[in-house]
Amino acid sequence: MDNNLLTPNSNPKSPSTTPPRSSRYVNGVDNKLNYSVLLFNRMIRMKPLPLLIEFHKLLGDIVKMKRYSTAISLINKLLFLRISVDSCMMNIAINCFSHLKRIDLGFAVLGCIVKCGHEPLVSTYNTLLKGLVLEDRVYEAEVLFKKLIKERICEPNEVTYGTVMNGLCKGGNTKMAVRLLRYMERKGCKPSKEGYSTIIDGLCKDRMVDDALKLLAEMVENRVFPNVITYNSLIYGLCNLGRWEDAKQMLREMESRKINPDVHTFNIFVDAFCKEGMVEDAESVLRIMVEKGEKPDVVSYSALIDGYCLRGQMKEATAVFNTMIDKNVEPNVITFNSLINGHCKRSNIDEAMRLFKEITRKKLEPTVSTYSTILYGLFKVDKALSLFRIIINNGMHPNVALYTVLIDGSCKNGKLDTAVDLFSELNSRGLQPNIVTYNAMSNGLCNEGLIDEAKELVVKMEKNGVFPNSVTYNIILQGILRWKKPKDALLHLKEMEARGFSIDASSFSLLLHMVPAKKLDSNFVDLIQKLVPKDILKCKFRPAK
DNA sequence: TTAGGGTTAG
Repeated sequence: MDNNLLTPNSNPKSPSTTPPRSSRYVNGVDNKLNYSVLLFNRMIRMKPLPLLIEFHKLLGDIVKMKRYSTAISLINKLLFLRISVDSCMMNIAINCFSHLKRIDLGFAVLGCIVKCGHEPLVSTYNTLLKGLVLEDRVYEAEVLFKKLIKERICEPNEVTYGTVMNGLCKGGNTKMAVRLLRYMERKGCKPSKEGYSTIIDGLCKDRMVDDALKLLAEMVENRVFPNVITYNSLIYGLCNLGRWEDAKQMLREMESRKINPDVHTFNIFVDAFCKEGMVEDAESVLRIMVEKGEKPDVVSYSALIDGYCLRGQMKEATAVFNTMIDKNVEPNVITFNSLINGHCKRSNIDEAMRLFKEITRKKLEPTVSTYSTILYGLFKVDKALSLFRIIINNGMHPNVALYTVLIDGSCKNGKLDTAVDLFSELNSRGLQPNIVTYNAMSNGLCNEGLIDEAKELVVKMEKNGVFPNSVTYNIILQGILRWKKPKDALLHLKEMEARGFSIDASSFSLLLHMVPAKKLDSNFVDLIQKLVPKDILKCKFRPAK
């Protein structure tokens, strides 16, 4: 194949055999990687050359270590040496590009495969579909999938269906994923445990755990057996609904099927307990985990730290942080975000700032969450805007997200004027406010009773091509409920119905508090029933037995 | 076990 195939040069961090990490991190994976690369270099010098399958195995190992750039550079080497490369090797390359979020280069490889007169395999398309899903380009994945079927390019297999179903679930369209599952069954393609698990996971994330449990029963009936991943999704869904007994029942079911819980299983419990404020229970799970021979990882410790931070117990949170360092578990940016959040909530800005600097010192990337947490913290001591000005003076170009945090923070701290100034400043910098920015601004206006101004802003945003979403409508609804007459709320609810938006939990609770019962005529009740999602009604009005 | 699909944390 063409030896220029995999020399894109478009990846500025050019593929190298050394991982892009500092030398402090020399660990088992790096040693293994160095050994693999050494072996590879020996293999290409052997005469006769080892079978291609040996190269596949070696590259497969490197992919498992997630060193995608290294794998690509090694395939490049083969091409450069004119060692013939097959479709399987090209699939490995496409897979690596997918993980590097460069599916465009993956498609370039497909082009080369075709140009060289090779037939792309169904697995090639599966890998490309996965790449699109990984980049959140689910719609394009759907288009490609339909094209494969319509133009009979290849016969989709259970992996193809599984990949597309996963994309649909990730894109929030679990219903469509279920329909695809039924479609593949009709076509005589038996779903695998991965396929069922994908849908079960989607249903659990949508809080439709009972449907997920039905699907579990169905897969077993079809003699497809769940594994630890299937159960992890179900346990997550059940814990998320506070159905602890059912979650425990799942553990018992796993035991009877001889499926061992893994580090994920324990982490789901640790996290769920922490979110409920039951940090002591989470600590017990951690102990059980160790007893069972599973090593707590960065997720386990971070969840625990977050639990303590949420309760304002910074001493305990710091103790857990020190434990993880002692155990050689590297904290990540999420760990730091929790600690920063905890310190900000307790107005310990100096400590929050110290940790913020620690993130960059550790060569980690702060996330939008990091910035917003720090800025919200700084709002309390009135330092946010001055920090923002320092950031700009240092030559950093602020983006819309940063402005949005400041606008939201200003509004929530009673500084509507500052928010309005910042909002106009966006324009002068050539930045376009997005839906989140508009919503933050509308919320600020509504909180000050400026409902009509908020409505005008909605008209303006639509003119600018940013369309109000369910959050916008709920913000305005809450404003009306607080400041206007029930009659106005009724009109607004009718508009929400016409636009297909529903009432969220906090608006609903406000609605019940603000509208006197006698005003709740049948018009109101009908609308509310239509607009409130069923799970909210269920939890608020569980009928007495 | 020669490539390709599914799970957890702010």
